Formats: sequence, C-alpha cells, structure tokens
Amino acid sequence: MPPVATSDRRGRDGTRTRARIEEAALRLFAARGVAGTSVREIAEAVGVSEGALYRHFASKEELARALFLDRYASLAQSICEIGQRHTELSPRLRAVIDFGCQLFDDEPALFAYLLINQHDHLAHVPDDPARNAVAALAELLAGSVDAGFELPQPPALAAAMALGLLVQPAVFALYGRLDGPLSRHAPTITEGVLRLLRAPAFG
Amino acid sequence: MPPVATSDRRGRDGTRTRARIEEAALRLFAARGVAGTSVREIAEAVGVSEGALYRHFASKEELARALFLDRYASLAQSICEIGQRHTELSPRLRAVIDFGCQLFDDEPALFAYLLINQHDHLAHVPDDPARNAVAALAELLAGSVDAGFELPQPPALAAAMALGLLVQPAVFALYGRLDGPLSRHAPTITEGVLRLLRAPAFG
DNA sequence: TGTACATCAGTGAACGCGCGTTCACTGATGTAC
DNA sequence: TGTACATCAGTGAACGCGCGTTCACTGATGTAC
Repeated sequence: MPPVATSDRRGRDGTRTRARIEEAALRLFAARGVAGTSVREIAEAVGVSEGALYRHFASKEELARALFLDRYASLAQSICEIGQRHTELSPRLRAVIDFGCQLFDDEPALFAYLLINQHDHLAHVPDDPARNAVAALAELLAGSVDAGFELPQPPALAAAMALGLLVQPAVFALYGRLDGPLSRHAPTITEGVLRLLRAPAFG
Repeated sequence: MPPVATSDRRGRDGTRTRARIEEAALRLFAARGVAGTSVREIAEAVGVSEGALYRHFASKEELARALFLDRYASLAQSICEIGQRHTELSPRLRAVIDFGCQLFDDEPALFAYLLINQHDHLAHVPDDPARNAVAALAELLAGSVDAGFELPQPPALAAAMALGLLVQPAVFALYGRLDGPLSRHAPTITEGVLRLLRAPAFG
C-alpha cells in the first residue's frame, strides 16, 4: 500500500479545526473587535481548548493578521479574475461593483472585519495585485482606458475615488444609514463610477 | 468684593488639564489605537498622575468616546457654517471639500482618529446635523438642489458616494498610496463630486 | 499481520503580567462670618 | 482683616482581575520492520 498523502489524513489533520477557528474568530472579531474578543471566547465558540488555538496560530495577533491577509488576498484574486473575464472598462466596473455588493450582502462579517481592521494590517499587505485588493483594482482601471474615458489624475486618486464610491455606501449600509441590500444600489453606484471616469462632453 | 466667577478661577480650575489630556490622548490613540494606549502612557505624556485622569473622565472608554463625539460635533458645526455662508450647491461643495482637505493636512491625528474609530462610536452619535458630520453633509446636499444637478437616489446613497470621493483619497493619503498634501487634490475631488451629482447631458 | 515506537492535534490547569481603576491623602485656593 | 472650614485638582501606591500564553500530558493515528 502506498503511503497515504498528507491531505488525506483524517483524525490527525488539523486543517478543519484551523478553518473553524478562522470562521469563529472572523465572526467574533467583526462583531466585538479584536481587542474586545478574548482567546477564551474564540476557543469556546469553536469548542476546543485555548491551547489548541496555539497549534495553529503563534498568537492572537498573528491570527488576526493571517485572517486579514488571507481574506484580503482572496478578494484581490477575485478582482484579478474579473480583469481576465472582461477587457473593456465598462463591463469590468459593472462586474467588480456587482461582486463587491454581493460580497457585502453575503458575508457582512467578512466585509466589516476588512473594513474596520484595515488600519492595523494594510501596512503589511504586499503591493502585488494578486494579494492586494486595492492594487488589483488600480490595475483594473489603469489597464483598460477605453475611448470615451479619461481618468482623473494621478491614477491613484482615480482609484481612490472610484473605490470610495463603493466603500462609503457599504459603510452607510453597515450603520443603517442606507436601507436594503447593497446589491440594490449596485446599478446606481456603477453609473456613478462611469460618470466619474467618463471624459466630460464639454471642455 | 463680588464672588469670583467659576470660569475665572486659576489654580483650582482643571479645564486646562482636561484639554491637555484630550490632546495627548488624541495623539496617542491615533498613533497606536485606543487598545494599544494605556492610561499610564496618557498620564505620563500629560505629566500628571493616572489618578488625575479620573477627575476628568469616568473611564478610559469614556475618554475615547467623549473625544470622538466632541470632535465629530465640531466637524459637523463647521459643515453647517459652510451651509450658512453659501446657498448654491457648487460653492458649497467646493468649500466643504477644501475644508476637509485642509483639516486632513493640518491635523492628521484628528482625522486618523475619527476615521479609525468611527466604528466604535458612530452608533452613539445623534442624528442632529449640528453634532453629526454625516447628517450635516447630507443636509448640505439635499438642501440645495440647483438647476443642472440631479442627485442619485436615494439621497442617503448620493451623500455616501459624495463622501466616499473625499474620504477614500484621505485613506489612501494616510497609507502612502497617494502623494503630497490632500489639498493639492481638492480641485480634482471637487470636479469628481460635480460630475457625480450633475445631471447627465444625455438620456 | 503484529508489535514497538513516533507523531501530533488537542487538553486543561496554571502562570504572571499589564492593565484600568480605586482611594486615602495633600495642599493650594476659595468662602463665611 | 483674621480665623476656621470647605472645596477640589492632583498624588502615588496599591489592588485585583482578565488576559494571552505556556506546558506537561493524553490518546488517536500513522510508520517501520
């Protein structure tokens, strides 16, 4: 019998536990903040001892950071894939805004966690568009300047403003200043970004 | 001799100390976060004992909240005043964006503190435009729909998108993704908001 | 196949440190008469 | 004006609690031969 591959191990494989720790931590961190969540609470939510947590993460802080960097990277990945599926600016924007709104509606805890804790981890995110959602978004814009569009300058400012048109409504939705699922507003947001980036008809 | 008015007391008046505590706390909270700043550090920065701090604030958490609510209210106040100085939408937008950029450049710690800690305190901000900067901004937009403008709907979404055009560039500036003082970009941001809110020439 | 050993996810109790907070006290200033 | 008392900002030492983290141990599973 050939040696069993590592990924096929059942009882001794902690992959599933690690995933459950991440899920519970994400939910608790989003709801009460990292400082407001104790290791005891995470362990209790998962149903393991506190010590078990340290088999998977060196510290609570490392858990919070790994969580942020992982999720942020997979967000970046999704944006890059949108760039591969569409080449022109309009459909790219439509797709990425639809995706962002849907993500917000489907996983509010993930969105809230990324939003609230960006300030603690953003400095540790690489510039690589494959792992950095903002870099991926900037590339999406700069890499597809079609006829009829004239991005505000510098490009980083154009990216910031376009992102703001999506993120700030999400923040409003998070705090109840904006009603309903965010997806409902996706067309208006898309229209707003198009207006922003479109070359004005006049001088 | 008539009794001395309370506000004229010198040695027993803690007003100055309270202000110094707020200044030091704002600076430290902005740099290291509320959880990352101890009461000992604040007291040391001010040059008083830890106990003295509790003459002015019931707890560290109350200090953080009072700081947020006060500063947020005075921001709202400034926006309201802009609404009184200008009646049409264009000059209002220009003035409020100039003001916001200038504030960011002049008091980065204040801006960072409000930005980073909004998620902890926003739920405790009243809806009154005199104390709520976002409500003040919404009023500024909704209360001056001139010819040539047609705000996206609902009004809260228009306010969110307009705010995003200013706040997200500020976030980028904070993390070094956008160069130079924010004021340098104020004209482009203003132009962006105008494009967003202006009725499209077509359909 | 059977036996001895290795690996490692998870346990559970304990540790100790840093934290926010308290409190009896001081001394300067203000008030009453 | 002088004296006795009240007020209150600030002191500094102490407290104790909750926290993140550690560690010797267990037991299920995998490997060698």
